[in-house]
Amino acid sequence: MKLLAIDGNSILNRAFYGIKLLSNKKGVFTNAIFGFMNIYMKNFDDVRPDAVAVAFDLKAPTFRHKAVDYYKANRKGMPDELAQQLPLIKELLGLLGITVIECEGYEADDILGTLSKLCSDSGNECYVLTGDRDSLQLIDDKVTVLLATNKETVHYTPDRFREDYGFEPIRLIDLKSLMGDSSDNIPGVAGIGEKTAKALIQEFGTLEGVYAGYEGSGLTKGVKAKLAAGEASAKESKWLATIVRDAPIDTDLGSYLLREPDNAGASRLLTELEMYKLLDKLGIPASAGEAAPEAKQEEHIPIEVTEAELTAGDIAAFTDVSYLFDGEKLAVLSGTTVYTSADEELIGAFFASDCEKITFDAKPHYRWAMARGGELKNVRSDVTICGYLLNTSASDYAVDKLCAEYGTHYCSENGGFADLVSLRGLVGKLRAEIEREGMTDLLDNIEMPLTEVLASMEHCGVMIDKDGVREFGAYLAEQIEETRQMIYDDAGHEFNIASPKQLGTVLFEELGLPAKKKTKSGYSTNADVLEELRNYSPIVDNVLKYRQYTKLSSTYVEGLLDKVADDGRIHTCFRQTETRTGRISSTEPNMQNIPVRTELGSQMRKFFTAGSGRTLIDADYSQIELRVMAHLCGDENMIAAFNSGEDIHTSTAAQVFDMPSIMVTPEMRSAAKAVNFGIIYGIGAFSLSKDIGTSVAQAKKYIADYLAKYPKVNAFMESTVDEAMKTGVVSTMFGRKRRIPELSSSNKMLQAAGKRIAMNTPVQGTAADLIKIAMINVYRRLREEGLSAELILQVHDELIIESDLSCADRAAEILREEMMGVYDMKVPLAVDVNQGESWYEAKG
DNA sequence: AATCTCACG
DNA sequence: ACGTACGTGAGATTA
Repeated sequence: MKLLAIDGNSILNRAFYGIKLLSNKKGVFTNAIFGFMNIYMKNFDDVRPDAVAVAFDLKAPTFRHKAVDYYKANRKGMPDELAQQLPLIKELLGLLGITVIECEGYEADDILGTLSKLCSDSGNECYVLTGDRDSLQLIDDKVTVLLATNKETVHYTPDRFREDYGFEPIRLIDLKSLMGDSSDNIPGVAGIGEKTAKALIQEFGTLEGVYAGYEGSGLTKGVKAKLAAGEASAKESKWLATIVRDAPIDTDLGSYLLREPDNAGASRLLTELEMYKLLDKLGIPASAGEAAPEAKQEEHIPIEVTEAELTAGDIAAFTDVSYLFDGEKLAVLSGTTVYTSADEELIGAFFASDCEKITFDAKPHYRWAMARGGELKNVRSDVTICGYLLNTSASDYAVDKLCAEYGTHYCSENGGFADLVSLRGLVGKLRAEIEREGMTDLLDNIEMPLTEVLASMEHCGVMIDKDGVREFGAYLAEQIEETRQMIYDDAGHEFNIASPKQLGTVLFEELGLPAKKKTKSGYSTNADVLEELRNYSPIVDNVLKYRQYTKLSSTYVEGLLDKVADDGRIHTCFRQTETRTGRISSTEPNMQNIPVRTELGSQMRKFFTAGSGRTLIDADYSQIELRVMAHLCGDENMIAAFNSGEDIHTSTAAQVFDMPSIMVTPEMRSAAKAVNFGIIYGIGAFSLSKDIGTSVAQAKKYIADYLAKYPKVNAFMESTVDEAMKTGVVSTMFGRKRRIPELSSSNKMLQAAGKRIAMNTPVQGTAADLIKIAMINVYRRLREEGLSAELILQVHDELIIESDLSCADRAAEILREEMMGVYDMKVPLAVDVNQGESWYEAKG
């Protein structure tokens, strides 16, 4: 028989610190459980054991032996985020039929020591899974230790151990008694580290051997003296380093055999923890509604689906249906019948019909209809969008997950139509939840109508001058070659400049430049660092240039050319359920990060053009986030500053430095601008000082002065954070919500980050709400007035229309009106509008 | 797959 | 003592 014995604490710890903090929507942390189960399943598959035991520490209420107190003294108590997860993992293991062993007064590794000895003595195989090297002393012919590291799990057999250490596994105890272990509070011999200790054990075999023979040996004087001084400590350490192998636990190995799992229970727990992938991996059917206490029996009534071929007559009769469409086949659920069709004409007719539709991800369907000159009408609810509004942080919004999460039955018994049949129950739950959270208006009047606008923008796309881009690419290629050669000359040899590792070696070791920052794996070579090193060597400047050229070449020239469609246009994908704040994002390609900040980069925009006889109209909000802040906090000074029409950064500088605007220098304005940004991001003196190149103390003063001049900004941020700490949630003006689990972290850094998120999200999110509303209104008006002008791009605070020249002025007027007038705010929403043949020109 | 770097608002 | 601003997406290297 094979036994897999696991050090629960060790593996859980490793998982906790190895994986970023995750939590379910109730704020229960789950990262350690997630990581534990991943490590467990991987090793279970490797070992295929008959029996499994997971051991956990159980602190003695009284004492185990004298050593306990100072043995444990140095270990910090585990953070609350991890402690929370302990009972849950134990419960989960129990439900999965895995034995959990705890033994009063004993540590997990003592239990493993005992179990492995039981196996060894009875001729059974034992695999000890742990992250703790101490346990390597348990290795013998029957006992393999699976040492889990951050990357992989190493299988330690006696051979493997001898290879690494050069002596028998059991001698690890002797090794540790010499070198000590600060994490376990084993003192060892002062001054003897890993290397010396290893050599000693390799030479003398055991601790006793060392002390019997060291005096007459050829060791250095220093080592001899250290050994002499540390003899008592070493002997005491040996006792501490030895893992107990006779803990009072059940000695019948048969009782650790895997039991029949409680699938329903495991399913309930995993659903509660929102660990759907694990559920899937374990092969447990995602239990539906049982998870949510309010789930009622009625939702479990299975729908007996019958199937029929879709006809034109059916479409006319539909009133309220859910449907799925994969681009070829359509499946519509009406009553208890699923109508299917692959007939484009019928599908088009269905899309254009007035019946109210429930969808899962409607945007591609709008695209499909638009590509055929048709339309998709009356999409009432989209479950992807609903899921997003209820939790902007999810990684995806799959139907089965949503069902599990919102407690409706996932109709898996309906074969190929499981998702479809599930939509009906699901959408009711989602809408009820959205209503309860006050987001119905946001859903029906912003997000749902927006989907069609985004589809239309994608459908239109933006014209790109391919030849122009290629020419620019050729120029860049020349520059890259030239710069590359200069870098090689400066370095004295060739290397991969794109490799931060190699570049770091060249700059900081070979050329001896002063290394400033470090990353996890080496020297930091980012632009900030290089900027400071410019004066040391011309290579720095060339690296910066090289980076700029290669970035433009690979991401923009090559990247964009790859994405040009047959119509000579780029059709980006605007993603509506991606960001945690409510912004839209853009992919394949990303059209929201086309260069503009540098002269060379901005040339790219000359290649985005209007079609012939057409023009681009570009409009962007000026400082919309600061204006949103002014509105939200209602600070009279800030509102007055915006109403004056003066440049806001100058005006801020005048306030903070307490002087008339006319006296404000460019440096002062620039500092004020940085503070304004800081305010929106959730201010920090350190970063501000770095940004504007002053002392932290000076930055602190700027912030203090700012908040003194704008007291309501301060009050607003404080109350926002207070409220967020209480509820764990922040919201925008239009009711969009974001949960912030970081706020309940006991890690101060994480909690501070949570607070900054709490301050920023209402501002960024409200700005996102506003431009979304403007987009819907612009889209409608362009259509109502029958203009040959279409919205084609959105870049967070900027909208771009491509218009026939004949109606461009009218389109520009509409754009300005709808953006400025989108909502009645306490400050005007200033909009800057320009026209041109290319994006470069239209940006003004 | 994770990390680093860098493009945008 | 430690690491430091909010929100994104993409390409190249490395493990």
